[in-house]
Amino acid sequence: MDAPRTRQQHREQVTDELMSAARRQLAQAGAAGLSLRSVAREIGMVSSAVYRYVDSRDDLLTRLIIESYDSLGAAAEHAASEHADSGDLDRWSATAAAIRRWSLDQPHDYLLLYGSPVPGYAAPQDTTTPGGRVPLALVSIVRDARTAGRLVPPVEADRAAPATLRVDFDRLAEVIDIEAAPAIMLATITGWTQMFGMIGFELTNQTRGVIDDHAGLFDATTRLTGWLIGLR
Amino acid sequence: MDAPRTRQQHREQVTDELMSAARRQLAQAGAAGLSLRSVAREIGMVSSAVYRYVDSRDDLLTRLIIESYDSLGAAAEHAASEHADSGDLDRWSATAAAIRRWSLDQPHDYLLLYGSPVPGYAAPQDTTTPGGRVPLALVSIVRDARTAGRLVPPVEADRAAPATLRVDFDRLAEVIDIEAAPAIMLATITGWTQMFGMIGFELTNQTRGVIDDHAGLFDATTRLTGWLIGLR
DNA sequence: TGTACATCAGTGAACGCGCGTTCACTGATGTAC
DNA sequence: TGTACATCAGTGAACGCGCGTTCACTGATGTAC
Repeated sequence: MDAPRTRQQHREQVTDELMSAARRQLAQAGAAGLSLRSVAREIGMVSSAVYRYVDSRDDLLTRLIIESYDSLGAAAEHAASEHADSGDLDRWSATAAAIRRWSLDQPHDYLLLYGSPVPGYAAPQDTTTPGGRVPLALVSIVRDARTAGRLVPPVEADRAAPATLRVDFDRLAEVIDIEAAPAIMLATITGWTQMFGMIGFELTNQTRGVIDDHAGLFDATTRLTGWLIGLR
Repeated sequence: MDAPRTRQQHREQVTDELMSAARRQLAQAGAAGLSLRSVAREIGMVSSAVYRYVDSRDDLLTRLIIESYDSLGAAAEHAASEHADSGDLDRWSATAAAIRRWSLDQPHDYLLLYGSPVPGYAAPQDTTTPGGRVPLALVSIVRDARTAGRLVPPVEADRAAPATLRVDFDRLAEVIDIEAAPAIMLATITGWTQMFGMIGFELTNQTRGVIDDHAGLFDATTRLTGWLIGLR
């Protein structure tokens, strides 16, 4: 609680307060309702003062997005590395569970990243890298299993994958540094998207009145997709 | 282009114009940016006049949501019935493709239904039934295949499904009128959620720069989940 | 067919609100010599 | 250690905007007799 000494310390502290006030506002009003003025109000500043710390509302949104991607990415990476010695399927399921947990704990942050785009806001390039951390954490599980020779060959061959999709897969394989059969890549993408589809449905109450045991259902579906990838 | 005769005809016509103006606004500004005033402006009315046709902004949103669910539901049902004589897997894939097509054609309508909740708006009960049309259309494909004895038994048994989930599945089985093994229900739910996860990612550009052939990828993943259900 | 009344659609002004952003300013903190 | 100047944080007023909703009103359309 000491008063900060240097200007820089002060600036950092106020910036922190501003960002966490913004995050609280986000949790209450959603991304579309986030306003610089309400953030200023919450930290007891006059509205024009926040412009000392932030270029514009869009700038604030971008920072929130990057912070959130990093926070979720870290959660996924943490889970994946904490279960590095578990069975591959358990590791996949645990990482998925961590992603779901994070999403339920801060639904508005999840919706900021994966929900409707904020009207009038266009995400800049800077969000691409932190946004890739989650899929990369998932891929690392598959990669490790494959490298160790533990990956069960795909049950269903990828007979029907069109040539254009092969091109995408080849390029993707280089980016994520994995030499896997198309069927494995396809199943991994299926698992990745299924996970987020399920979380999104749970958060937006699409399954209202139909499912009670969301945790159980989520785990069962991720284990199914993990199994499909060849994880055991 | 005739002037309408009766008051009722007039009222219906103006209501139609109002709703489609609202839909255009939705496409431009997104659900959070939709305003009664802009809708009034677009149909050349004074802002207070729309209250003759709509109770409030929330009422307008509710109507848009119901209309959209019905439109998407009809598209899914249409595809499923049009491919009733195709192979089950083709039928599943075609229905999924119709859902994706609809979503790409009117992304804001998709986001209205499955994106971030509109701040300050709580969906009333009335949206539940139209919202169920899509999953029911998908379930009907599985049901038909099962009834005809064409459903291949599940590859992966549902060893690990917890008891609470069984309860959900039993109740669900009654609601959707299908007597299927838990593994089939699980795979169907997985396919359903995967589909929407993939569409959501495509619409919000999560796969930007990584995937070009979205149609091909989508079809490959839905065929994979369909196969998992036991459709051939 | 004609008159008297009721219903309805649309107007225009107003209330009270919140928003992003700019700008000239004051006073405190930091820096160079 | 002391002074002169530059930098920075925060203020307060203002601009121009859009929003949802209410209300008393006018004039046209419909209905009962």
